[in-house]
Amino acid sequence: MLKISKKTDYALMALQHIASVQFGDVTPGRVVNTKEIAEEYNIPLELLAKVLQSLSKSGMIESHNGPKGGYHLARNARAITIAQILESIEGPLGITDCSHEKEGEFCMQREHCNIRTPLLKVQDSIYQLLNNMTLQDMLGGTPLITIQSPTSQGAER
Amino acid sequence: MLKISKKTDYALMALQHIASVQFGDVTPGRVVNTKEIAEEYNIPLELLAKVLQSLSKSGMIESHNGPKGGYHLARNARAITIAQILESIEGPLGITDCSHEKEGEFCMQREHCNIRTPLLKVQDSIYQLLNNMTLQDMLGGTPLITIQSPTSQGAER
DNA sequence: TGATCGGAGATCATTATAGTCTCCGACTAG
DNA sequence: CTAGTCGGAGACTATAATGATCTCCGATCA
Repeated sequence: MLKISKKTDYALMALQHIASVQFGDVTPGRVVNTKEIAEEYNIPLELLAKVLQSLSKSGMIESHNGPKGGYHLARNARAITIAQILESIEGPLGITDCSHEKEGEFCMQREHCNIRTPLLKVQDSIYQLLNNMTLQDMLGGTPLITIQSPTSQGAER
Repeated sequence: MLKISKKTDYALMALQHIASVQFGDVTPGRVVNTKEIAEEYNIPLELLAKVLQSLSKSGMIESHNGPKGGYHLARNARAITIAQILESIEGPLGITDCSHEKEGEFCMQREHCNIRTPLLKVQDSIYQLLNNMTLQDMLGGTPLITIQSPTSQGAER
């Protein structure tokens, strides 16, 4: 049902936390360690550790080893999009299996597949949506999100 | 990675097929049976059967029993949205676990959760996106069993 | 009335996810 | 310089979701 994984959830929470410490705080140079976040949000410590390592490897946060070590944002919160976070944890966004098929790989249905093109379009729209929202937007008051619907016509919920 | 299930894929293909038979054909009253679709798209017959049953129960298609039986659309292709199809197969769209929490149900993180609100917003945007695209829209660019006409499609990222 | 269809339930296999455990190496405070 | 604190990394287990299969039933109509 188009669900994002728990790990991504944790990543978002952690980044949100790190960002808010880093900005709204009296101790701007302060780094945040894994344990602090895990306890604050009831996240399994070692799982969160993995998540933060992923984020570190993809260059969103930087790590400090040793006592008093921890993480801090590697760039401005405005330069970190939801899409980037998601892809950093779950890999490339793919709404369908054939989204990232290499040349020569085909699904069983490819031969007469009638939905690939429209689905890729939907995927692209979702990607844009996620790529237009930044960590900064999640922090406080600036929710935006504009919708690019590929077509017209609408119904109700 | 925000993937839709194979079953939903199959549902989309099947509906697309049924719709294109029903409209662009010389035999407008014709119903389409499960086997025909399964063979055309290489879908496991009995899995497709389940999918079509779901679609039938949620009122998108109607079934005809007996020999020469099959399915046909229950309403206009313009009145069937991607969101409806998806929810019909996978249940209510929920980008995160807490999307449909009942009163009294809380996730472990709820207490200090800092991402729930923005995520619900994202979810709503995705929903609108999917609800603005209809089966009719999917029919457009890709005629049945022919080469895809490069009309408006093709925006690969 | 029997072959053809959908309806429905149980069941099994496979995969993805969530979570755990253990060991390592880097760092720095003392 | 070294002991305790931290992140880095891999293997591992458990659980849930998905994909797929099998069997039996009831409706329909030539």
